Amino acid sequence: MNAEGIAKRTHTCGELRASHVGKAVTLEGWVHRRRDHGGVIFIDLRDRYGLMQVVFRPGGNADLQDRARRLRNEYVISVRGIIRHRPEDMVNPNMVTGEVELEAQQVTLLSESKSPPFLIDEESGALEDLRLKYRYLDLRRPPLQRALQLRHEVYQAIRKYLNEKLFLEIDTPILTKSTPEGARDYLVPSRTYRGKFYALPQSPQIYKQLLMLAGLDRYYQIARCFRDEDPRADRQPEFTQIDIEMSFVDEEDIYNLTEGLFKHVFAEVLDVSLKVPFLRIDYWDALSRYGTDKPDIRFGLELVDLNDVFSESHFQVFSKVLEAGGQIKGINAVGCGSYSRKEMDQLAEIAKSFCAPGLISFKVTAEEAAEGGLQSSVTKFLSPEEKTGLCERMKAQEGDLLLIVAGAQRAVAESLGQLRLEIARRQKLIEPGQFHFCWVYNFPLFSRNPDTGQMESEHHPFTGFREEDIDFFETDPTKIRSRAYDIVLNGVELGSGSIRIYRKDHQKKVFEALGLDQDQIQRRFGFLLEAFDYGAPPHGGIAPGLDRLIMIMSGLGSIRDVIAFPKTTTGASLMSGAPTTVDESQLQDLGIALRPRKRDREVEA
RNA sequence: GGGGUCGUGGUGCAGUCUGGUCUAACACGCUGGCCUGUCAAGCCAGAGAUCGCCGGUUCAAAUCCGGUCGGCCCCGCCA
Repeated sequence: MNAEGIAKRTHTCGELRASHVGKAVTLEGWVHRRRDHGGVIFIDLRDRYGLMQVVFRPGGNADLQDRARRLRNEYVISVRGIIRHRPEDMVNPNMVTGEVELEAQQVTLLSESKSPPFLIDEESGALEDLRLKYRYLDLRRPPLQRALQLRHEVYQAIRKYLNEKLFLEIDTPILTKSTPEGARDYLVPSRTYRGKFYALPQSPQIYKQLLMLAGLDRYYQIARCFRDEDPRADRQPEFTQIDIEMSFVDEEDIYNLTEGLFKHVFAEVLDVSLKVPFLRIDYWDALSRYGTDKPDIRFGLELVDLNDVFSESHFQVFSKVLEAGGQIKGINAVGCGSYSRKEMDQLAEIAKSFCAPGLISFKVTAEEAAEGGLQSSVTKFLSPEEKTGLCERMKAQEGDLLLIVAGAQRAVAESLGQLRLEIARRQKLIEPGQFHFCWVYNFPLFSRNPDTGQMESEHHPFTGFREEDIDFFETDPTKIRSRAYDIVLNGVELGSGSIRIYRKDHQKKVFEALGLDQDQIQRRFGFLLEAFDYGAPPHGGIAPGLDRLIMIMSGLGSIRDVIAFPKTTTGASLMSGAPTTVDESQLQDLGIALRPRKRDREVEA
């Protein structure tokens, strides 16, 4: 009995089996479904642990029957009764608890419920905005509960593994200092220092390096990060990283540790045995073979270079591209030769949306096998040698579809990379339940911003670089290879890391290449650089995204499904209404006056 | 900042292209009745929608046009 005189639960709704038959038990939970037969009434009672059928049999207790009749979906009740074996042909094999039922003797209504705006069920038919507004109801649905359960188990597995490896879990500040490069900061105005602002951390990057300088040696944190950029299906304004940093290590140590971590987590949580070590792919190799730096290696369909096949081509589309220093590449969509006109148009549309000038396709046919066996609107422009060369290079077989893009290197890679994914989806080349990790390494240290011409860090300014490339600082910094690495799972960038710079002279070179003057360096990173004056150990780390990891592990398509209270693609919480305006007095405390946008003013006027 | 797409009873959708037949269909849910073994219970009856919002065109707008708000997907952005 609890303080209100109501029987406390003795069991949960998911645990009762034939072995409990005859036991008197009390369950508490939500009415999932009610089936009223006039006489006998069935209630499916739901809690976090499962579903249990409660039966109210007529005869005897009229009051009990009457209470049962008034129950509705999502009412919260406490039921006391006896566990019975169900009649032989009434056993429900689809329910874990389907062998037994609870014969009710006593029921207490704890809470009534309005009819919920959508049915709480395995599959929700409701649109996402409604589900987000009533997130606490959506979270009652088993798939979301399972995702949060999985997430919890992953947290525990991570901690167990890293603890055993002597890592310390350390919190770093949420109110930090703004650094203008990288993602846009979320700013928090300071009351005590009027006109000044904290920033929420984009990641604990600087702090984890300082922890290494402090001699903590091995740090981890399941860390919240904040970036004021537009969300996507796999991006939220606030998200969680498994943030790791270690001293006295090189790339191999990070690879080993991370592989061990994921191997442990997948074994512990999913009972899946990952093959280690993970495949390692050079950055340029990834771009050339998969058209992306986050290759999905669960299937083939690799990009094939065709420049030399068409080096002598009279087909202007090809010759002009080659003259301009562009590229011709293709993929063999094996077995897609039967695609309809509509499907081909859709593929071309995808290619164009990723900046391809066009998509040239060849169907490999039987009839014309003699002259290369190619059917396309452009075959007439190609020589027999080109057609044969194309077929050989792409290992074309009857019934295949060859997709070719000619243009600037980046557009070719990106569009073919996307087509590769699209073909894999359409042809169902991806077996569900597969987890293919790989490392991508040898990223360039810098890239030039095409708009500003400014040199920018590919990763961040503390990323180490390959010692043997150091001369390129004077000649062509874009050729310097960094000591950064990405870990990619099923074509999703899970996270990146690097071996950091710990030598002042190296750090200085990088800042100079980035065009930062002494003043800017001091203002932004002064405290970090000062720390480097007092004995810095070589160190490095990695930060895999936890939300994406859980999303993939649970087979869901959006990280919103694995975050308890996510935001929309405009960064709003449909449940709480955040962000909101605040009281004028709050602004006054902060010394802030709002300056409405012109558009907002027009609305007022 | 840009592109695409969606918005119709509580929910999911049909109708929109080709304005009138829409007094808005269907399924689920909801309410009431019947029903003693269901588990997506069944059967019967009923309530419930100013078609996201504002404006325009028209004799007539869910439907056409302009704007706007919101969701989702994508580009840009995400050191």
